[in-house]
Amino acid sequence: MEYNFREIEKKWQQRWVAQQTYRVSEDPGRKKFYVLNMFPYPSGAGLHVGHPLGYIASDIYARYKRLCGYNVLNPMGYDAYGLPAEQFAIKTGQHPAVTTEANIGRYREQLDKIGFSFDWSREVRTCEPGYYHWTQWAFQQMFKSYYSERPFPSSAVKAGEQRPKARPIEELEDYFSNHGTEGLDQYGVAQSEELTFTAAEWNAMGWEGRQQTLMNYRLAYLGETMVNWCPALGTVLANDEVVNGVSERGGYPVEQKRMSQWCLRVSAYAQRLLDGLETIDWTDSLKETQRNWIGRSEGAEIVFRVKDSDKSFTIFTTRADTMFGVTFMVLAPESELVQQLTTPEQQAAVDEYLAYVKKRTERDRISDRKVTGVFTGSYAINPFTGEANPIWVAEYVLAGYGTGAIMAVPAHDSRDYAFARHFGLPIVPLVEGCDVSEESFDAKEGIVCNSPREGVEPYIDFSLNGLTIKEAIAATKQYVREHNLGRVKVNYRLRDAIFSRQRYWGEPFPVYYRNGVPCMIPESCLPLELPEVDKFLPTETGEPPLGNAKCWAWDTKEFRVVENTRIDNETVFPLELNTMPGFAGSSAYYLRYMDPHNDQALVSPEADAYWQAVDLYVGGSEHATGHLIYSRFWNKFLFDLGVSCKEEPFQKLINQGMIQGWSSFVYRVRGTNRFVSFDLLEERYDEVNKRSTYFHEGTCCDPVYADISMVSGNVLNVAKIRQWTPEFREADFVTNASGQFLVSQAIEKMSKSKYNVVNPDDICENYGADTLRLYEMFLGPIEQAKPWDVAGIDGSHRFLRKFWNMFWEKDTFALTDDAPSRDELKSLHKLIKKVTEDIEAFSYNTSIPAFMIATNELTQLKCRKRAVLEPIVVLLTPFAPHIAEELWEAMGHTTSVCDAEWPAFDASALVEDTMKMMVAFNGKTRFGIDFPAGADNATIESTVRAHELTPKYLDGKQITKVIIVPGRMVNLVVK
RNA sequence: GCUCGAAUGGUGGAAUAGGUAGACACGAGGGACUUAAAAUCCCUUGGCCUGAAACGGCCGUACGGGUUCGAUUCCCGUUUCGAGCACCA
Repeated sequence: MEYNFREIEKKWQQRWVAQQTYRVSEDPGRKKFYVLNMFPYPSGAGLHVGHPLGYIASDIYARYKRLCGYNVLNPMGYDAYGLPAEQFAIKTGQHPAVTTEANIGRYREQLDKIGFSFDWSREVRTCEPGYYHWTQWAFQQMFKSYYSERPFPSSAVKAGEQRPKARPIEELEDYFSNHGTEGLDQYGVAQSEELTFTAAEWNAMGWEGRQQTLMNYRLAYLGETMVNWCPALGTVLANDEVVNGVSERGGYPVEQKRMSQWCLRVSAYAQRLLDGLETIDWTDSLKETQRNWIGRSEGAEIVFRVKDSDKSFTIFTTRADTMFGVTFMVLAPESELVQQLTTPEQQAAVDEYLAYVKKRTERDRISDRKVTGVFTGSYAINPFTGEANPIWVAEYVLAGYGTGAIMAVPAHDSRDYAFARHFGLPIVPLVEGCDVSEESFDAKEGIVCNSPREGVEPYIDFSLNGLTIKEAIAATKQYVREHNLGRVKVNYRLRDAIFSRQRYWGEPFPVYYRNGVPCMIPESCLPLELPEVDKFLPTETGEPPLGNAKCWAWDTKEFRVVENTRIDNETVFPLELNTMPGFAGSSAYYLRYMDPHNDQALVSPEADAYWQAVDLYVGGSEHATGHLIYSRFWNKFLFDLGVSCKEEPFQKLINQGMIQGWSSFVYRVRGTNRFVSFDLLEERYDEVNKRSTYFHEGTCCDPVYADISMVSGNVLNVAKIRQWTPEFREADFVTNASGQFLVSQAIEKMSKSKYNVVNPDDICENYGADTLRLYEMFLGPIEQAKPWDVAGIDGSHRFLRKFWNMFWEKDTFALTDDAPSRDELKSLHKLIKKVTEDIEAFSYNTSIPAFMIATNELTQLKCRKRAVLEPIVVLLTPFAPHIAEELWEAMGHTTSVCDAEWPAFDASALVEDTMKMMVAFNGKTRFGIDFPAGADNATIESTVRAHELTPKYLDGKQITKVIIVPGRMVNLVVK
């Protein structure tokens, strides 16, 4: 009987749908397991072979867990809001909803062909009102919350609420009306900046003033901040969306701009985000990436008085030990202190410098690290030396980190060193024996000296000389604390997330403005639906695209969106025109899958209590500093609210490596429409750009992508490429001596724009989904990036055919009920052990060889025994579900193999009658001796000693020691 | 620059509480069946040496050391590649 995968796969895919094989529901009587893939953005290019890699890996695990008796949740959905659909809409006028819908349809069709065990009844789409209702809701809850280390004594506090967490903003309002900001610092309230006001001042502020003040504390707040503004995209971007000074999508320049934007106070959760990493099972590299991104650094804030002035300012340093080496101070150009401290004589120079800095983009700063700066004319008094240090302004100091001001210690900081050298400022070394004539000594090791300097009258009674750096840091911090010169402070690199985007295709904010003050639309009126617009571009007045919507104002009397025509009517207020960023919709989708159709809550307490958190999360590591941070933050917030019962949403995370594509290039002689075979080109190495360039008869040739389907091996199909685009139709192709046109190839990320996309549909068509599944897993470890190469796919397909043939005698399905032999049982249980261990460890690439070996062994034994083959079909089910179902049915089962039971491993099947142990002499010569199975050490030792060992091995020497490695090796130490 | 990870045949990759390195697959070579091709099956395949034969010898897991009876595995140093962060004070 032929293995007809096309028929088999079609049949079972239809049957799974008809019988709802993969539908799950909460069942408190059964133990649960939650498997999740990062849901895809449905792009126009469709699915490529890289997408299913993670889906297959998690599907194998989900099916395995189900066979082990777990109630497995394995959902799928779409991250449907996104920039590409919007840009396509701008170009073509096609509504993003229409293209997104079409793309989703295509994705679904492709996914269905691969045979996943998704419960599609739980599908979510981030762009549907029923879904973004809860994205908006969560945002409102953040708006209504502040964060503190501990609650105010007056707050009604439940048990377990003493910990750092988000709390209702009313508690803070209550505190302000009684105490103002006095004593606020002892509660560790997260804030944008430190404000000071009395209760009387608070009460006198009026509603607008109080609302403005509260923005300083809310977890979702409207803030004037420096943002990454991308003029080409017409929107702001979050830090993780900017790579090397250009936008992640499109690669457009990004500049710094001060704008009023919605922000999420992610920084409040920095410590918990860091601590949480210890409790979850992620790879070290991913945890490390997140630690870097959070960037915790312990240091001190120290106050410097300004000379001849009553002003003072605070700096942050991690090197408190270097107080005696400070020779100048530096302010960030954006710092408010700059204007205050600039003297009239220096005003012109400072203004000129600030104008220069403003002109420079983020990219300029990164690409040329010129040393620039200007003196303000003021001096600051060092509290440890009494010296007056000049205060400079320089762009190498960042406004957003620490206090935006530093003390410069050129001897022990390379940036300060470069600055001091450039402007001729003094350099004072503080470590015994260090040489700072050529470069700074940045290492935190050595013995402190010059603190204070010899022969200089000490300003205070304090010395660090003779201490190690570590001791000196601690001693200085203690002195600072005791003498009220500042405070010990922990800083984080992690910034608040900018949450506004000037786009159309995203979640609208459930916010309206009353006298310029943002107010929340009542929860009962959510979701606030995305309005229709006739243009997806910003309005003529520069407002975001939602400004084009005709009906877009909020009627507080009727609680509905009304036509935005009569703002002067006091019951009608304008709505927020920004939309939320991409990460908004993906931040809590795993919770929504638990209870996707609930219109009363994000997730019901019952569903959440049952599914808890994602047990296994599979996705790419490119989300390490984006989605995986935001999602953890979002979940911690919902945990504080009591909505999510687990603090960490993803218990175990596997990063699937990217599958890369082979890109092909043809070379065009510059300025012509003439293409030359790659082997006829002359290679020259370009030292400046560090890459090869190619020349033909002295003219430079430029690489042009050729679609992978037009190339076999490295030979181009010229006839085919002529039909591809007009530019090739008329082109002149210069072939080599054997008449072939060769291309050059490179391994790159698989992408539509690189024309190297391999589509899984073709593989399914030619080899079947089961072969695709096996082959993708066989390619190598899941975590590793690897180029797609179909060369080995025949091997996987051949295995499935051999497997199929084990069950057939010509055209009859021939299974016997005979008792299995010892050898057959051994093959079976070896396989059970290996496959079970491999799946648990996610090393599927090694269990496929195990299947091949077992199949070969059993084929050689001509085994057609039900007792052996039936369990093997179950073992294969996670990997190749279609063929497993077909064989399972042929065996006479009426239920799906998905409801079978994972075979139990019987160790006794692997026990040998004898065990062979190697004998080593001083680790050199070896031979094997057979012992009875289970022999004890004494028996082994006496058997070895009794063995004929002379003269070949002992040669008159004595055995001084016998080392027995159980089951493996007997070591004889001989002298 | 800092942090983390990796390096094994022609290729993808197996093998770690330290115990016969190269499983399995691809590719390559040879053979069987066939008029032929496809398909299928069998043999060989890290390098070198000895030999009629191999259940013979030597060298081999990036490089140099170390620990050990024994190291792909553990430790130290070097090189190369990859990833993350990068004026974060």
